[in-house]
Amino acid sequence: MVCSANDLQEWKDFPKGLRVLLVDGDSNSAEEIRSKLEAMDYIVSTFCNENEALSAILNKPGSFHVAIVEVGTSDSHGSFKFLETAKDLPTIMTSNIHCLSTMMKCIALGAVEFLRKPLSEEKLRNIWQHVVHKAFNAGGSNLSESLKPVKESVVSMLQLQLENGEPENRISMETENESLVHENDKEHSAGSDKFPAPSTPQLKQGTRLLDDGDCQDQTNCSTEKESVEQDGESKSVETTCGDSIGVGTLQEDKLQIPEKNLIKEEEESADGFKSERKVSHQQHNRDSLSNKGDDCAEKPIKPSQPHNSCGARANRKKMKVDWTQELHKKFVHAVEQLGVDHAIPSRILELMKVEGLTRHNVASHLQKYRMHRRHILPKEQDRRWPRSRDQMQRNYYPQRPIMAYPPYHSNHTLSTAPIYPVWGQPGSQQAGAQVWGQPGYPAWQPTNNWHWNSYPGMPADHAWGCPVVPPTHHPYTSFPQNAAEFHHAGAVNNSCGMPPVDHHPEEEVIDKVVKEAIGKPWLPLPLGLKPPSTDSVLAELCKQGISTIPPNIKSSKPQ
DNA sequence: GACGAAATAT
DNA sequence: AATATTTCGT
Repeated sequence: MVCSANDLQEWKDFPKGLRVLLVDGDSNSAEEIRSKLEAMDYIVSTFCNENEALSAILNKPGSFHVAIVEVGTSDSHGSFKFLETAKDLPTIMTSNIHCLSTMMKCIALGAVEFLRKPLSEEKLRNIWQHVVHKAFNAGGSNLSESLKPVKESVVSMLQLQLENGEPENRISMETENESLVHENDKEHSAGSDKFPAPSTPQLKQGTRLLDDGDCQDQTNCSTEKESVEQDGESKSVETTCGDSIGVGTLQEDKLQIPEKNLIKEEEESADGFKSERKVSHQQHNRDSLSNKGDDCAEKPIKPSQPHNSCGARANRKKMKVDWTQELHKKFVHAVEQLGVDHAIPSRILELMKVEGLTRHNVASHLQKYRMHRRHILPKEQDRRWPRSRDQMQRNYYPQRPIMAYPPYHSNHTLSTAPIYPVWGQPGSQQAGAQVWGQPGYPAWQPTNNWHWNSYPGMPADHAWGCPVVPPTHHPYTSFPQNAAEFHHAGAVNNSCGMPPVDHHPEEEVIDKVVKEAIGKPWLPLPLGLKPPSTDSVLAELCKQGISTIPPNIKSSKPQ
């Protein structure tokens, strides 16, 4: 988790506090540079000549991170000597003179950079880069004491900014760097352990650093689109980005992500619930397109397991979606909005508007959802439908009851109705311990257990996904109490591209519906129908010449 | 390329 | 064992 933050504590605001050794024969110039450096919170030790500086270094090895050495106009000898002696110290040369050969010699001797005086703040600001570079390029064994914390600190920062702080990461990074060192050594063998300086103001180097390593995909990472939608759909994208830390990625990621928060999130991801909550508060920022007054705050899907070492994006592994209650609720909501029949992953995904969630995730969940229904519902039906001859018949001629829960109902119906007896209960379940059903309740869709029934003659398998709304040409006559009739009757607001059916409810149809409802009390009530009072039911039955009511019907009458 | 089911993985 | 992801056929 944030264990790495501890390390960070040591040098939380790197590069502030970086110890700079300054050698300048000109005391005025020295003072000027010093004050600028100090303004940036560097710690400066000034020396008038190289020898003093060198002895300071020798006396207290590791007390400096970087050196700035002036190459005197008259005598550059000392400077060269310094370079040769203090090879372990990233040394920036500076001078009023601009003699190319001198510059070259400095660089050849291992200077990391040559800066012309005057040293502007801008030039000085990023001298820390050399330290970092050094820290990451010095072989693990030679890593001087002073550089270790630098490395640690940087690694930590990178990790944090990449949304994850994981020990593993550190390792991968280190490994990576070792290989880099190798590469570099070959390339720059002429010089020393110091490498050509980057242009100071640029953060180029860091990139290159990792670039050369095994992270060839780094480019990909950084190029990777930031679009909300870029869902892991594109396997390639996710996969390509090595799990090595992509600094390139980092830039992007860190720019948009409140790292603090993200870390928090990671921290608590063990508890999906809490985590999710948090997230929802935070980065709703980019969901602009998404919620148009949706009650639920959007939240990016959080990788449920903090175990990936890289940022969500840069991570090689697909992050595992934790289908928390909230998330599932959204899912169900979406499915219901679409109507189970039209609920295809992509559309569900759209409706859910959950950042980071992929179509695959949804598809998978949908699969589970359907499976669940398939397995649960029969039991439900068993429970609800008293064994009877009717039931047997049903098996042969499965009938959908009259639409009790319209697949295409308006949203408000949904959001206000307590349709999630199970999922909606806060705390009723822990994330991760997802329960798909609960005794007595169809967890998925409380009222759905029947209108999913298959059409006659249709393979059960297909029946599950079978639209509540059968093809428009479907003959009423075969299934008088078909939910579709309601649809066609205009009782349902079709929002899903169903051909608008403008038929008005036909009395006959309604009548049938009512009769069906009354005649089959074990079935849930069609939406829009009030539960009939027992009396009215009895009366109706009487009217129809039914005077005796089987006890089992009485008892199972839906509320 | 999207789906859905089955096979795998965690 | 449950649930998420990946693979594979359509």
